[in-house]
Amino acid sequence: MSKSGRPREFKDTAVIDAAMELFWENGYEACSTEDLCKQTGLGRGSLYNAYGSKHELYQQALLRYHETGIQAQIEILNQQGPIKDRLRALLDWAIQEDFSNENRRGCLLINAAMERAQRDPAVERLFKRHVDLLEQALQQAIETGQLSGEISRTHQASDLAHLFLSNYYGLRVLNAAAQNRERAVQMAKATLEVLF
Amino acid sequence: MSKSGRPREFKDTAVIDAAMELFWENGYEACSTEDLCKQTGLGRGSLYNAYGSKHELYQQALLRYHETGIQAQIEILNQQGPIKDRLRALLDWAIQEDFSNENRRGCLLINAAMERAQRDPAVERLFKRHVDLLEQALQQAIETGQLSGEISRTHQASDLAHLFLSNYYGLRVLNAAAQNRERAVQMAKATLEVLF
DNA sequence: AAAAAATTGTAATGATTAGTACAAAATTAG
DNA sequence: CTAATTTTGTACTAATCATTACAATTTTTT
Repeated sequence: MSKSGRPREFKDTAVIDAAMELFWENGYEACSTEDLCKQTGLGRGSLYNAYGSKHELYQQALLRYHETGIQAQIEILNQQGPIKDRLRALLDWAIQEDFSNENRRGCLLINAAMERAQRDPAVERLFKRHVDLLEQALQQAIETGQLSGEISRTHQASDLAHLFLSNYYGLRVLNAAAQNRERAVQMAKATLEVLF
Repeated sequence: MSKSGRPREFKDTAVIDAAMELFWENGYEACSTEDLCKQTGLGRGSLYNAYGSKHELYQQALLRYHETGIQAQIEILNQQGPIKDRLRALLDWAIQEDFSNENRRGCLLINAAMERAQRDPAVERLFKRHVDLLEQALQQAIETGQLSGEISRTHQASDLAHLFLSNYYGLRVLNAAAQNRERAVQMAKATLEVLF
């Protein structure tokens, strides 16, 4: 039994995806609600009726980005095959993602944290959770690699995970701010050669 | 022979420093001109008479930050003593800087690039120059270390410089966005232990 | 002493913005 | 069919903001 009243003329997922794209390209403050209406195809009435506020829509877009992103990254780390190949695949995925669209810049969640973590506790919480989850997955993958002998036990897995993580975020921030894909590729190569 | 007319009641450097502090704490968009007047002590008339626009003041503040920052970093890399100690000192300096004031978050120039490089060619240019200068100084220091035997020649100096650089920016971005000083210290330690 | 030059504080301006009000439209329930 | 319910588009509101206008003030120049 569906709800009474006039039915919505849009798909929730499509609206959130469209909003996500716009927030990705412009950040939170630089997106006006009018821009959001244009991009999503909704009128103001529909947008506010459905989401209540620009901020609420932003949070939903960020949450979706986080969920699909962390899932993709963890899947890559849990693939079959040599651990080093998986770590390489993760770096390649990040570069692909960060340069996937010339209007986007880098990773939406990093951009959001840089713009808003200071002022927006929900953004801060989400970013920290994302980083923690990625760090855990990295450490686990590296530990597995050490047990199987694929990765040297010279260094603690937690140190290697820390190191990979800061490398990974440095890479992605430079992708967003300096937009130098060639350097990104060199950095990824150097990371793998030196660390493992 | 000084200029005629009523003399200014402020020191240019003090105003730029005050503005820099505010931009550091809040970013560009989130600083209103009224905030800037309060923080610098100038009235609107004086501020616009002296600097022309908020944007012009921002650029001057960023330029000063860049100049003092790149100088400090290069000085650390050119210190006396073992190269590894200098690299450690650079990481320690960054952590110190990023947590120097609880209202500041991370590095002003990185924050600026993340907020504005997309829209503001001057910011993009300045950030790229800063990164390039730091990368050059790193590579040179590492090459010197390899010649003196302090650093293994297993890897190319350019690879090690790339790696250190992405580590460094990852560290600083996480300092800004996640504000976890303990992890920053661990990351710095891991960087030195694994890379050199 | 008067004119010229520069700075200062205040009040106003025009643009932009997130959010609201509300009536028209489209659907379901009875 | 009628009432109830929900969505939709449009016009409006109230706040914020960067910038400008301008008169009063303080200095130098002649």
